[in-house]
Amino acid sequence: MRKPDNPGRINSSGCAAFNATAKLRKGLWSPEEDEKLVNYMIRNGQGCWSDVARNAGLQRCGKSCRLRWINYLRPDLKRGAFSPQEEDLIIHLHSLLGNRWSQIAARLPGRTDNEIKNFWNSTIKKRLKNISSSPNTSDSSMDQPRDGINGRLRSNQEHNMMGVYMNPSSSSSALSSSTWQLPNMALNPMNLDPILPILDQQPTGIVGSYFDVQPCNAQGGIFGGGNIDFEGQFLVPPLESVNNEPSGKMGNLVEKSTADVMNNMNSIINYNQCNNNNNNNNVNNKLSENNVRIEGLCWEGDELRMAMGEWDLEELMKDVSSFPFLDFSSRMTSHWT
DNA sequence: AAACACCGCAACCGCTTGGAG
DNA sequence: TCTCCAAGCGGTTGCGGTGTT
Repeated sequence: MRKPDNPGRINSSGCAAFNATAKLRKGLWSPEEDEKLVNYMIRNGQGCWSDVARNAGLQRCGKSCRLRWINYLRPDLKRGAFSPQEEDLIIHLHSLLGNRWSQIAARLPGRTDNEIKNFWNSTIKKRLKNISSSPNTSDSSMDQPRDGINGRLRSNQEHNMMGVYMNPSSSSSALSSSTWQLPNMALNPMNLDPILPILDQQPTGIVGSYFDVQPCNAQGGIFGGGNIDFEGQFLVPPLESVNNEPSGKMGNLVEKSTADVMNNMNSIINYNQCNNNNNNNNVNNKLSENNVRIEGLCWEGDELRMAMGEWDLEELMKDVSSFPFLDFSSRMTSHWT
C-alpha cells in the first residue's frame, strides 16, 4: 500500500491534462473519496474519466479514478481468494496468452487484470518456481514456460501453442501437485470441466472451446504414449472482443461438433506432420459414433489467428515437429475403445 | 517483546493505441 | 498527415501486515 500523498502535491504521473490547473491527490484512497466516486458512478455511469474526477468532486486525475473504480469499487467485482478452478484457468490461459493480463481477466468474470497479475506474481509464479527447482529444472526464470521434464526454456512460439503447467489432478488446486508435467494434449469431449459454469456468463451464451489434456506419466515420459488417463483440463473461453466483432473482420464464431473440432485442430497443427492417420480416423470415428458434441467455439485459419491475437500460426507451425505432444492421434485411441 | 524478513496488493508510472479535430 | 488527449495495458513500487528468529 502507499501512503496518501499530501493533497497539495502536484501530480507528476500521466495525468497531464490536470497538472497545470489542479493539485491532485495521490496514494491511497480515503473512504470519503471512494464514496464520492461510487455515488457519482451510480448516478451518472461511466463517461470521460477526466469529467468523472472533476464532477465527482475528487482531487484525483481521471486515470486514478478509473483504476480505483475498475480494480476496487466496481460492484461486479468478485472478492476473496481465487478458487482452485480459477487458479487452473489462470495458469492455462497464461500458458497460452503470456502476460496479457487483461485478456486473461476478460475470461475470469469479477476479476481484474491487476488482481490476476498480482496473484500470478506473488503466488503462482512462486509455486511454479518451487516445482521447477528440482535438480533438473534449476533455471529460476518463470516468465517463460518450461519443459517440466528437463527444465528447458521454450520459445514463445512453443509457449503459445501448448498448454503448459497442466494439472494432473484435475480440478484440485493446480499447483499443489508435486507431479506437474507438460501435457500431452488430446481432445476429450466426454469430461466436462467444473470450470464450465464460468462460461455461462459469456454474453452470447455460446460456450467456449473445450479441450482436454492428457497428463504425462510420472516417469517423465511425456511423449511415451501408453494408457491415457484424461484428467487435466484445459479451457479457453472466447474473448468477448472476438464475440463482438462483426463477422468477416475477426472471423465467424461457429458452433461445431466434436468431429469438426478435431478436424479443425488437425488442420491447424498441420496434421501431415503426424504419421498415424489410422489412429486419427479411429478417434474421429469414435467421436462420431458416440454422437458427442462439444458446444465449441472454433476458429479456422485466419479466424483462429485473429482469435489468438494475431499470432502467426504459420510461423508457429514451422516447428510443429518439435511439438510431439500435439500429436493427438497417437495417444487417444486407447481411451476410446 | 523486539527486530527483522518476507509477502500481498493497491496504486503509480510510463508506454502504446486509437479517435477526434 | 500531424497533434492532442483519453483510455488501456503491463511493469514496478512501496507500505502495511504477518511470520520468523
